[in-house]
Amino acid sequence: MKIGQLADKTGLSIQTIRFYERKALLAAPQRTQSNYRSYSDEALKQLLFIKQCRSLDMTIEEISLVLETRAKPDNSCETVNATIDKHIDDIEQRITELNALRRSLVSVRSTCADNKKVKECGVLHQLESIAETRTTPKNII
Amino acid sequence: MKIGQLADKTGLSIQTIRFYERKALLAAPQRTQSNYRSYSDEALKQLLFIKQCRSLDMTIEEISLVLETRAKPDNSCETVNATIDKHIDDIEQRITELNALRRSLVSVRSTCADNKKVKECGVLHQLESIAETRTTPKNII
DNA sequence: GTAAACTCTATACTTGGTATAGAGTCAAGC
DNA sequence: GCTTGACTCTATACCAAGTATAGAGTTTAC
Ligand SMILES: [Zn+2]
Ligand SMILES: [Zn+2]
Ligand SMILES: [Zn+2]
Ligand SMILES: [Zn+2]
Repeated sequence: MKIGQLADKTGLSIQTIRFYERKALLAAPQRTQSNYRSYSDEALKQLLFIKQCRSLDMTIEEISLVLETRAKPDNSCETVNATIDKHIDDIEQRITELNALRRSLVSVRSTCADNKKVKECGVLHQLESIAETRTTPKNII
Repeated sequence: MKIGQLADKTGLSIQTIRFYERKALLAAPQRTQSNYRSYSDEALKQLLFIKQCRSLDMTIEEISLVLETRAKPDNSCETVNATIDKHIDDIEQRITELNALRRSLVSVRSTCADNKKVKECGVLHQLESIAETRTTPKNII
């Protein structure tokens, strides 16, 4: 199977497939005589797995870890579960941050009604004067 | 004021200040004879304003828009309010996406208890078989 | 035989910075 | 006067997870 067919079957772009290869998520496939990539059905399965992980917003690094564990069928799946648990935690943390952010924004926004002039705008005044009450989130998911 | 002092006063790094200058959030300051940047108190105020906006997770583009409006005191503040409103909307949308993501992840995670082997791991089986039920969020905040 | 469709590599771009290298500048101490 | 350390300058590369070209080579259809 050439890369274009694989892209069609997975719904990933050709560039993305090559990108995953560079990132070592996908093994470098065999090449035809004219240097075209030639994929097996295994590669298709692997890509669908990766796509699934990405749709859950797992990072390349997280996916690498899971793939590594998956490659050894008799190993414990501990790492996999730990990765997912941590990822859930990542996301819950980000939700918490975004909720705090939303509250701050709504509060700032509430200080201006419509049709004011810039010099009377409560929002702008707020943005000029708020002290360091919040810290910016460090881990952006 | 030289850039190091400005960095100390704002809590931003020197590189970040130069970065904002490149992005035209901060006007290019005067230079000393030895080509050092020399800042006014205006620049300090501007940077604190920008920092405030960033702490609300506004993008550089959004901040540009607000700064542009702010520069004309007799203008209507409509643009500012619209920017904030849209930004709140951005964040609410992202929260919604992350909540959906969290539910998916928790559901996947629930299919595996501890201490299984890789070949019996429910999580891995899920990741292999889930169809395209969800779509990946497009706008990552 | 030629044109369209495909593939290859390499490179640049995105966001909001961070982290160097290598060169120049300034102030203090000796 | 000279060195040392702290500071600044520009330019460049790097991070994530791709996307989007350019320019060259290949295959397929007619
Ligand atoms: Zn994660
Ligand atoms: Zn207003
Ligand atoms: Zn926004
Ligand atoms: Zn498991």
